[in-house]
Amino acid sequence: MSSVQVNSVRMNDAPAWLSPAEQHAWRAFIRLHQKLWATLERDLKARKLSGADFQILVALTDTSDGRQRFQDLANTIEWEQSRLSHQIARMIKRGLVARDECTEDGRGAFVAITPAGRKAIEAAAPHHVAMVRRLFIDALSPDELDTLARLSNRVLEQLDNVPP
Amino acid sequence: MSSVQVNSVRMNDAPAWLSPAEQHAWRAFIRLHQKLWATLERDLKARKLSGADFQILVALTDTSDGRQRFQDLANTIEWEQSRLSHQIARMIKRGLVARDECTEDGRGAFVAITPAGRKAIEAAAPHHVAMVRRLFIDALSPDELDTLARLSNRVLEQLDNVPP
DNA sequence: CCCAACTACATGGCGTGTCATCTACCTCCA
DNA sequence: TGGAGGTAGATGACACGCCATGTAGTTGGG
Repeated sequence: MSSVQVNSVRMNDAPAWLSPAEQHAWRAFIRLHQKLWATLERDLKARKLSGADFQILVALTDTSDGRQRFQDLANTIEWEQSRLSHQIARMIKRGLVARDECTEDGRGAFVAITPAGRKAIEAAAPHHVAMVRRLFIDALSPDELDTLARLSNRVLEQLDNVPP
Repeated sequence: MSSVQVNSVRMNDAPAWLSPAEQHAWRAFIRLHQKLWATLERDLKARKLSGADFQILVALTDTSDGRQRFQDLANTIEWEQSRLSHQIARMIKRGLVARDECTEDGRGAFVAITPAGRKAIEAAAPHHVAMVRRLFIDALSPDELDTLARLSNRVLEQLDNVPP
């Protein structure tokens, strides 16, 4: 969490913090993501969509009929069910999506993109993609991009193996 | 924001989304950070501190007298002033920090770590550092860590140059 | 057929973050 | 010296995310 040296805390069996090189890498990685993400969020918000909205709308756009069951949608975008439920409730209020009851299963429901939702994502997506290019992709060569992907995936594997 | 292909949206002057390789790198980078951050947050919360608490307490611990002006603290950790104000208000309620009035400037105030705050950070920090090691540092070789830092800093520069 | 266990989604509470706005105080110059 | 304008921080409204819990509807074994 922190990007600052903890001087006053020590352990017995391991270095209390990180070596300068380790700390440098850790800080750079964290700062990069936070600034990048914040910039993209602000940019989207200026077009009246949050990152969360965007993700939902893209996922719905990617289905043939523009709708998906809550569970499936939650799995697609790797969200907790309650997070999705809250988010969809907010988006329904704003008319971006609608809730379709499910006839086969009385408990279930579909989330369906509305025409307004489609209009919103179509208005925001090109600019957003251009931003991702400008801020991230264009800063690195194809080789470097590959390297970054490889390293990221390596750490992701570590995460899957460790997480008690 | 999204990690899903936008099939139905096109631009005239640029690819509508990212090439497979670009998308792969972008997705991996985003997913890594989100999972890593979420894991660390959950781990800290189990010890009754949020990432935000942790960052504040570390920054205060790093000063000689355990206190700092709001502005200075905000600059140190790169937060907006109002975010800091809200956060400190919450931490005061929990007794982790205190507000010291500033005699030289009647508007200003210091945030000061309390004994309880010190106890909390000292209890949490070693475990947290160990987690950062386990989840992130140990997944990569020193060379790879350097590479990651270099690439991160490159993108950060791009961010500083572009942001309008 | 019936009810217990399970599933799908909703909801409330709380901590968090942003933006816009407010208040108190300070500075500096006419 | 007396405002005008700037600065330090607080606050209210709202969106977001997590956890725990609630409520329908469904299913399967007896």
